Amino acid sequence: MSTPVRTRFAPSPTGYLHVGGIRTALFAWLVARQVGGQFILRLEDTDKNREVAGSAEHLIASLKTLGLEYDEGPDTGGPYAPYKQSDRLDIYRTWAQRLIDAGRAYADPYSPAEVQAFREQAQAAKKAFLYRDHRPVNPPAWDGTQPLRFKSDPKAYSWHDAVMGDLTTGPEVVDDFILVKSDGYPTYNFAHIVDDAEMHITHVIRGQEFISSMPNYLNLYEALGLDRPIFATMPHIMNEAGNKKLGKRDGAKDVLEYVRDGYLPEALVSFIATLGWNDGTTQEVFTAQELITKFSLDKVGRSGARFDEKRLLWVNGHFMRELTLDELAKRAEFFWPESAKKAADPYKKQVLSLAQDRLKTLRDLPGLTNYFFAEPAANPALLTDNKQLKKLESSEIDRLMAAARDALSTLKQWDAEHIQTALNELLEKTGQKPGILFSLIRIYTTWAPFSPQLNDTLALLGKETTLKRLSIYQ
RNA sequence: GGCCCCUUCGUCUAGUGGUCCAGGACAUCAGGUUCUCAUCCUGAAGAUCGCGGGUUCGAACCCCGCAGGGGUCACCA
Repeated sequence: MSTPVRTRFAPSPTGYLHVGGIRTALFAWLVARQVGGQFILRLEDTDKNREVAGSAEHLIASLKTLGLEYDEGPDTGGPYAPYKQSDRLDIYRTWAQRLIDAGRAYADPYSPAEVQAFREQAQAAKKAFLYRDHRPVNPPAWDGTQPLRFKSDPKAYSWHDAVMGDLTTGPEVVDDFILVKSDGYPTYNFAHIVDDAEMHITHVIRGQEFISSMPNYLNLYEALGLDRPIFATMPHIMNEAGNKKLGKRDGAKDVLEYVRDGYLPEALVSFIATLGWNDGTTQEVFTAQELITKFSLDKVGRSGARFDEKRLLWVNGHFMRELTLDELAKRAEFFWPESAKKAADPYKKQVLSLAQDRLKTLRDLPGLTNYFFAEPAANPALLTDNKQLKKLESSEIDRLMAAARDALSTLKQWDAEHIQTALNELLEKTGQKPGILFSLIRIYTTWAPFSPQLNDTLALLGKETTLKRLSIYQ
């Protein structure tokens, strides 16, 4: 029996989740889901200075909104609870003691200022700072008020990364890093290894920024007598300019903000997945289900990908068009214009069926549909900016509008098909080009720069409204 | 500066020695779908595969060097 796959997403509650974080979570989720394994959420809240109130809840909301449900986590519990590091301090202390007993950890006797001086020395010598160059010969017993450091055993390493391939480093990068801070909290470097072991995590999927710490982790796995999990290192997602990893400081948006801006979660998921991954075919968009069956870590690229909102917009439009009308109606609920508040659901659904192809995001809804719910304000610029219409005499406009009213008012059956017939007859009767006649009617009934097909628009507007709007003009 | 990683159209990418004078998608432009906008369809333009050496009958693909970019060198994760 092979060990069940268990992956985790382990953010620290220091703010919201942006696309970079979500992608790591998504890939970990996919790796677990595709083999029926477990996906775990673990909160790495060991730095109380950086902690932001409410961000744990925000993180959880983000995962849930995107459909990345986890099997074990701080709010759901599980066999290895608690899933919040600040509640696991005893566990780290136990593991730290093992290291001390084995002579692989010692108290750091230096003050922060002294360590800083060492660091500056190294910097001045244009060398990388290595604490172990200053390793104390007779460190004091650890009383919990000093940092506890790992006594490293520097050596060269080579290891396999499911994404990056075979990686190697020399002994010069292994150092005596801090295991437990003077405030009693463990560092990430220590805590994540302990927790991954305790929680039987099989795949460690994380961002590229950790790759340089790998030799230290490898050294610690050995000191602790632990088997290495499978490592998968994700390249960074770069900002739009392509010169930096995407980060909150450079305006990386909260994923939930995209949802608020009218993006569909499934579009976000597909877009984020294909930022650095594809299945080797020409398929461009994927449902979550397709991702679960097709995803594989070895098809993840090694170079950073830029975040291109234009492409996201297209992916979103694609998923919007795929939605059934009922589903679209559900998603649109909070995006209707004020004027639609009192409209009946069946009517709104009909509006949606006309608007669906034109929606890039749900946010476009008000601008595209307002005139179906409220009397539009006349916008003469629509006439004067139009090359053909601005040349028309007002008497000609009067004539055409009167003819349109006559033709439409006598219509017995008010539906798109009959309206189209009437419109075609009107074309013949008035001898006008559709470019002029139809445009005119469209503008007087909607006062919008664009709208769905004229006959569909009028059909939905209704006979009474159509005739009323055709009567009110200058 | 040391160490590590990366480098194919503007962007996301396919591509693992010959079928690649490099394929798809987004974006752009042009045309079509009896009015607008969008959808949809068709087409155009767009990459000396970072540069320089090698290996080979043959290289985007293998090797070496260089350059550029990114990451890291915290009592942050």
